[in-house]
Amino acid sequence: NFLATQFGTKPPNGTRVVVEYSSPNTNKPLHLGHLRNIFLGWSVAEILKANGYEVFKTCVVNDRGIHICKSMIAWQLFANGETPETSNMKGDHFVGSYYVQCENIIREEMALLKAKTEEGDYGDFSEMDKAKLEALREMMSAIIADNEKAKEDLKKMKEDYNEILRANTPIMKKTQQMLLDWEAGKPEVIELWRKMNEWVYKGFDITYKRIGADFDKIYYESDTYLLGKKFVEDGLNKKVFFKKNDGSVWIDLSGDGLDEKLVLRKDGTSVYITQDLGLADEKYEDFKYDESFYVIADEQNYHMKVLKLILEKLEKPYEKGIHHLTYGMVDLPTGRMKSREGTVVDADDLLDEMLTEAEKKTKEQGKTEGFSAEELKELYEFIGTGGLKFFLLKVDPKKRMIFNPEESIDLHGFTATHIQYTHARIKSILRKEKGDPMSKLESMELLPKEKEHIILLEQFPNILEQAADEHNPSVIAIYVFNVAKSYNTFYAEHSVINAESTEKKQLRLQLSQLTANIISSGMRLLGIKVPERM
RNA sequence: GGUCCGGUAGCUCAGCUGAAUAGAGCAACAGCCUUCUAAGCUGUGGGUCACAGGUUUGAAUCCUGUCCGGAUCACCA
Repeated sequence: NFLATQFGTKPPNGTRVVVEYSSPNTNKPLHLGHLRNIFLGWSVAEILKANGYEVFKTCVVNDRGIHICKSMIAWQLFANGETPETSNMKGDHFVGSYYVQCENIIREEMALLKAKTEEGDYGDFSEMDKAKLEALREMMSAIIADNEKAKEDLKKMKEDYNEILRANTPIMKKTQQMLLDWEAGKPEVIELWRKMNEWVYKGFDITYKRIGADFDKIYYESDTYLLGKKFVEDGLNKKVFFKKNDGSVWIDLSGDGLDEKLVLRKDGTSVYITQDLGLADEKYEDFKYDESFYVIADEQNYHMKVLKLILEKLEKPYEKGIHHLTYGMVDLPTGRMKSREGTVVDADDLLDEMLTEAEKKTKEQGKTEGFSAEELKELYEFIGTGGLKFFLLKVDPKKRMIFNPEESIDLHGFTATHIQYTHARIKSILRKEKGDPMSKLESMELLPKEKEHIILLEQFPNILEQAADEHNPSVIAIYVFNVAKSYNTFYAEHSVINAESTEKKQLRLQLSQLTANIISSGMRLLGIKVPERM
């Protein structure tokens, strides 16, 4: 009887949900970390949809600030009018290369400054920075690093020292000035900023399209970064915020086990948290959501906690619906990815590699006779991109994960390819046996393997619900893999087409059909397509 | 130092709303294609579930402590 059951969705309950994901900076291309974020956010949104929620996907683009100014300055200094077109580069990579160039120069200039300061030459340093550096140097030389505590202190002092040097490099000063000019609306700066961001958006769009990311609304930080200021007034009126003597505005969260937190600088400009407050309000106005998910890495757990606390204290009605969908960072076998050190894995490069590998392995298999060039291209895409998505989605999002390039490219075992292959095999059977696989069957004696598989298939609706409740695509990934495995075991032991009787054949055709349906809908929720043939 | 997260097979991970011999994939080894696609299937070896206490008829799972690893505690975003 259950064979006729429609799988997939609960009736809509009308809950409006916003899922915010991706959130790139415009100074550099997307990388592996973004991919985990994007796949996760997209998938959670689709899972919620499948459970009857009304879902809107949003993205906040961090398009202003010191980071993009770095790209702009380097472009002004070195590009000689070069563009992505003239250099034949993808826009985001093009702009990213200037960011890297700027960072390199900062490093060079820091080394020069360091040498100078060590000889007592403080050039253009402010009196304050000069005093700080001298104090740090004195403390550092006084430390004899023979115990752990001292070593830690020393490390921190070195970092502080470097930060001051960094801020005093000539190119950083230019960058700072450019940010001020941008905020003042200086036309030529704004024009350059627009131009470079456009290049980046074009680049992003190519990548988004490739991986199937889509958004109902994109917010630009340049439009929203001032919105939070009205919160400051509101907070002061409600006595939730307080003003210090220097004019800066704070909130005291010590009652909640946290510290004091700045919400407005003494010069009246807003900080990250202020911007997020404004954006929360804006998003609520736009969507009147019941729930709003922020897909953000776990390094921002503290920030999100503070954000929710402030909204609660300001008695925002939508605060209860805000959830931080936290996920662990992606590490490489060699350690953490750091963009300043150039150890990030570029998203486009990685996708290309996956595709090449898919093509290579498919050719080795030699099963693609009769495929058109178009079909082959699509198949490589399914296997390559799908493999990467599966690799990143199969583990619990909350957990930090290690990205091993060799394992990610593997096509055996707990992988998308294994599941896609199972689907293709089923479809091959169903092409041969048309019939009426969904006709009702008399009850019959079931083999243990048949029974086992049916029980597994019946769990699909519960799995969908569980995945939505936990906001966890890995629940689906694991389940779909188990379904494929269970089918393969069955497949190896019993024939569908040459079944013992016509009834058995009907049953097995139906089971096959259902298995294929569950595999393809499950995989669809992960953003992974399954081929008819492979 | 405070807070939070993690520690399960050689490696990557499930299991963690308590239940019987702790699972999967990879890697290793041994088998299975004249029969629906072998990108598959079957089997073997491999675990003091970080450690120590506690609660319980029963703990990888809950509680406490210790050790190890990571994140965070910015007038950066």
